[in-house]
Amino acid sequence: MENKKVKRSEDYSEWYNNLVKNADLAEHSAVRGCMVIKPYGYAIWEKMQQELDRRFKATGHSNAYFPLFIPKSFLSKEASHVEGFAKECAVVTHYRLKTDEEGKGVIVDPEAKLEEELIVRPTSETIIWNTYKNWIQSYRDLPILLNQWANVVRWEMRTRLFLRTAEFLWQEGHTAHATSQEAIAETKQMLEVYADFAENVMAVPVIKGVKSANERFAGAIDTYCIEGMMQDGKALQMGTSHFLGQNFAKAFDVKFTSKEGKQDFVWATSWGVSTRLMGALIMAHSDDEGLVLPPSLAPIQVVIVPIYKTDEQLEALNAQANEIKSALEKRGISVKYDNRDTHKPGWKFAEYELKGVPVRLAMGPRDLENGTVEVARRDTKEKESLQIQGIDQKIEHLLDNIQQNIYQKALDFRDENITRVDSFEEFEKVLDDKGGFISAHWDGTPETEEKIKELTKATIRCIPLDAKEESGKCILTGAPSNRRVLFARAY
RNA sequence: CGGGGUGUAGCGUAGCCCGGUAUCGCGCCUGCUUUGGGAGCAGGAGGUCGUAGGUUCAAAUCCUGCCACCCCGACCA
Repeated sequence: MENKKVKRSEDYSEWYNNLVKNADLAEHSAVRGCMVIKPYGYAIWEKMQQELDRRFKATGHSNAYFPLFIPKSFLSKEASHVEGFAKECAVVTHYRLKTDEEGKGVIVDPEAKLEEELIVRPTSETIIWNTYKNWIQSYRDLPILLNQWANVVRWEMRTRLFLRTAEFLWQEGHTAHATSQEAIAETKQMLEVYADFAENVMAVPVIKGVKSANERFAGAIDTYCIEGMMQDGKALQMGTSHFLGQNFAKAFDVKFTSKEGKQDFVWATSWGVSTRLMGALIMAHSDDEGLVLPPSLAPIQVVIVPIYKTDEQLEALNAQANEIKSALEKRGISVKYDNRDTHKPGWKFAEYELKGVPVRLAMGPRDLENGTVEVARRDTKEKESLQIQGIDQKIEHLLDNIQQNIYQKALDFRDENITRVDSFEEFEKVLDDKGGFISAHWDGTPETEEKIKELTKATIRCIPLDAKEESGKCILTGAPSNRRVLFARAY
């Protein structure tokens, strides 16, 4: 398949779009703004889900499921929440179709109007807190630690595969606590879970921080986030964890009786990551040859390609390859042996590079004679000939090595793209010439942040949790500031 | 939702200004030769030119509406 080849350095957006399609991850659907996630893309998402789900369970959470539809009145119960989402909600107004009397096809039956319209969930805080009200009476009912895997709809004006689609898949955790401290601890704990997942599974280094008021989740007291850096120097929010205070408890009148016999509103958190992480994964590691997947998320970790002329050679190679395959599988490595006769080896090499398979083994008659196999790694494109003896262990180490290397490469890139800046002129220059994160002083006001955004399109990605106390002057207003924040142009 | 652009076979495209029934490459099918980096030769199939109207003897080409996608804004995970 000779697909359109656009280099990453020439047109990053085009490169990304082509990669998503060419690597069989996803494609546009007949529905505006909605995508079809293809089997290979979905397999990667499933691996993400498994890793995340395991971590959620390990921190005491259970999965549950709440409805897709939310009564319109629920959404308006929390003032800033409705303000944040009202503009992008899909609304169900009718429940029946009928045959069009004038022509062919069906029309909405005007007789079948819903008494109260239903909102397709953009997020589930409202329906969940309406439910929690019935579940919580006493401190003995707390905490509630739930997560749900679901789809949500946000009617976006401008969409991009994985990064921003009208419908997307995600998980949303919703917890209820007796105390503020406990809820804050939960919020921070889940931020750590996300950071651990991003760095150790996705191999994408992230900065943990708190959002400024402008960027905060609608309805939250504090929004914590992990921010990643893509290869074009733009930032990507990869996950958020919100301390919701008592906002939703108050909106839905969820009270509990404490040990001391006092009534109080329940404290809440919510936290989520979405299929946007697929976009992060692609944009953080891939190159002009295609995807580069970290072994921990690759649906196929090792592919074996035979090289042969005769049926006898193929038979001998089949035997050897299957032996290697089962030895690798015993170590929990996923292996594909591709001995299709319909494609030549060179074609297969290019194909699996496009798909980001971390390790490729190629074997031909010469290897059989010598007891060797050619091992090629996707991340560095290095090839070497190794003895088949003990190959399973070597591959296992190699996969670990690749995982490390991909992370290190992304980390080096990220660190090279954090620039400290002390004047607005410098700020603009770095933003235009280099991009990346800019660490600068800010006076802490939403007005200044808004002004900087207007002037430069850069936003405050976060106030890093590890930011050191340091007195300085706001780059725009010169007002005093006691710590630096991270600015960037973002997806 | 505003401004600009694009839509022609599975993919990538020429043709459009200047109307006459569609070009090329890849892929696909058949056969033979090939197989250590996207094979070669020969033959073959595949199109209501995004869609709905309009102008015309005649529309991929001109006009209008709609849809989708891309880029730039506004909005957002």
